[in-house]
Amino acid sequence: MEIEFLKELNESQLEAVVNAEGPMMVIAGAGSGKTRVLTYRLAFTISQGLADPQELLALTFTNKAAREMKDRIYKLVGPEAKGIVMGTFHSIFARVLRTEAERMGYTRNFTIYDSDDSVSLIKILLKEQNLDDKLYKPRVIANLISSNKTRLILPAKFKEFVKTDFDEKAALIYELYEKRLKKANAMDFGDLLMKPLFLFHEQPDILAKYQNRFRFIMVDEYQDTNHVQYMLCKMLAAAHENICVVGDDAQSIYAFRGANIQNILNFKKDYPEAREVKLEQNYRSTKNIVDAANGIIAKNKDQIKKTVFTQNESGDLIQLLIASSEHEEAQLVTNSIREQRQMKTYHNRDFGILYRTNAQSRAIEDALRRANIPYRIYGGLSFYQRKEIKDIVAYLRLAINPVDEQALLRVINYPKRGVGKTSLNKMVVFADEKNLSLWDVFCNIDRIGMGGRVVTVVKDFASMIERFAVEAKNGDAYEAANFIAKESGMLKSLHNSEVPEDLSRWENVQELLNAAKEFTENPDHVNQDKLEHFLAEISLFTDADKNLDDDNVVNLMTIHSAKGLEFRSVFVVGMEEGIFPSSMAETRLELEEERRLFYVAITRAEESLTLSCAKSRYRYGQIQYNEPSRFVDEVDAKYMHVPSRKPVARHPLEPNARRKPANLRPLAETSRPRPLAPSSAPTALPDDFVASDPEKITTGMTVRHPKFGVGKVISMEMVGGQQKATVFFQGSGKKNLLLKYAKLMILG
DNA sequence: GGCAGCAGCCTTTTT
DNA sequence: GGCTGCTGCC
Repeated sequence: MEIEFLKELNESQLEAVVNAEGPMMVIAGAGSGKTRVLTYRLAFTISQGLADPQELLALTFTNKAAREMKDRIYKLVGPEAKGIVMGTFHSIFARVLRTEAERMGYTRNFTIYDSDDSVSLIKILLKEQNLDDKLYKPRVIANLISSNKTRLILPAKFKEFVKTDFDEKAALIYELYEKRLKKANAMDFGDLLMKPLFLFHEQPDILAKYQNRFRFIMVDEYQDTNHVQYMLCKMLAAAHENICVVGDDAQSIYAFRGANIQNILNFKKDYPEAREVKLEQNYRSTKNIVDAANGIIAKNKDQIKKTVFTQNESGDLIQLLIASSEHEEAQLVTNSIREQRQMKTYHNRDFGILYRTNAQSRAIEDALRRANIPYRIYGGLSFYQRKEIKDIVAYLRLAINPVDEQALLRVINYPKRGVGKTSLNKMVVFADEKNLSLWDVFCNIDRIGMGGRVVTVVKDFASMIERFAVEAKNGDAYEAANFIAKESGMLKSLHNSEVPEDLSRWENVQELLNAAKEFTENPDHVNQDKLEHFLAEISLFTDADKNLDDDNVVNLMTIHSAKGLEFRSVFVVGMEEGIFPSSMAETRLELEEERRLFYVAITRAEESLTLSCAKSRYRYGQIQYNEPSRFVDEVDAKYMHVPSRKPVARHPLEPNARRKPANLRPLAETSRPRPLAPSSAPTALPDDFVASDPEKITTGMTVRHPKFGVGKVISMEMVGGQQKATVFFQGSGKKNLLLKYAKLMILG
């Protein structure tokens, strides 16, 4: 059968698409049409009659990636595409767990605890064990538990490896944590992968069922899989060996959270017969960008050999901007955006500004706001991590699974009901002693000898939750959520509040209700439109799943969240030692990951790439002086344009700099001129300034600082392994300076 | 029980 | 510098 859509593929893409059976690894360079291959391959498999759509399993890392792929397959093969089982590892295996819940001692309405729930449960456990949370940091223990789960280590096994006192206590907490989750009919993120794996291992009939169900398996972003994900793929594929993994070792940037780059490097060891296809033609970027990126990644030792090339034109040189401070850097970026918009008719949405850490966005935001350039930040605090959303979601969770302890603790006294720490503590302890859930205690509150007022309040609360449960059973997701938001008193409490932020909190709750409405009305969710279905979906939803392109705005995000995206013009800001590469990266392996991150950053650019750095920036409230990043030097000079140092003037179109005619502005505004932004003129080092050796500086010395002038060292101390000096400057007062960064000249 | 004020935190984070 | 969460006071 001749298939029309195959004509659109190049030779290696075609090879990857038409060899649908047997194991295959596709190494897909940046911009080489990876998603196209994945979607065409799935479409091909269906249209050739090799498999029914529901026998295809496609695993991705974001819901968004799954959704996009599904849309594209729909366009190729039509409604049949809907049958393909496609989703994130976590959502697919959560579904498996709900189906098999009874065989594991859970019920199918179990709650999914997010990382915050895990941490706060650990805090409770530490308190119950009388362990100091300064010594045993809840977050550290949470990470330890989570990494044990990805490595399939249960508490009993973990105990065998205990060496230190810390390990011993951590093992105890891990064990109690597991019991407590179980009692709350809850699973954490780690469980969603670990539990199915143990289930498959212990109950071969269940494994066989899924092996036969999913005869064809495809895995996207394979370089980012961790051990448990790897094992799940391997087990599921064992019967038919129709497994196709797609990835790019050069873009592996999640090793820090357990991704194992060896999974892709060793694929051929697991499947010696595997076909290997390399997609090496880049369709995204200009030749300069592709070549520069190749030059960078070549400096890494661990990688699969490949030659990414392009037939695109050379394009512009990479620009380098050097600023004196992060404010000037932001100003230069803003100026450049305006220039590019005029010269190249780019729109705001064509720009991506990428940084290593979220904290760097602030200076950029300020500059864009002053220049009236609309922008949007991706990542940071996600919608679902906001207090008010967690509060309303806690109520929804209780309606579905009332023994959910974390949800219970969250809202028992919100809105205020007068159930304080003391009475709550009493109930938690009682529950623990009698091995009951907190909800059981609530339901039997008059039998445990609590004060009269609390008894009434808890009784009312419990019967309210029971009404919510009834509503969740009878109504659809929207009806139930709406009912709960009103009846819980949450909406009223936010609405009547004097606190100004509560207005936007109220709006956020409304937004969640809108989401419930959309969910309910979505034709794909017919017969699946209950609150429990909605909740199951949003528990695994994050901001990364939001769509990008709706508005014409400049996009700001970390490099990590930019993976998979592309922009006509990309800025990579903060190209400084200590920022990028991060000062945390010390070993060769860590440095190589930073370099892969840089590779990801520059390969997001289609036509224009600008790198920028600042000589100084504020960090943790202190001024820091950074050298330009080694990665800048690693860009071959022939691809880059380095500026001759010219004074930076405020852009002539800058609103603050240009006086609009008074009659175009409302009177109130003319009468109250906005203060000019602080000058961003560079503070050049004085000619006679020579920084002294930091080791020679001692208390009592008179020193000179390029910016703050002459001052006296009042004290010295070690902070985090770094020499810190407190200096009193005549002009600027007391400053704390890290000697490693602050350039000081000894005067006497 | 509630709030103010302060100490300690601070890389990235698809789930 | 900015946020979170805890302590201690009323």
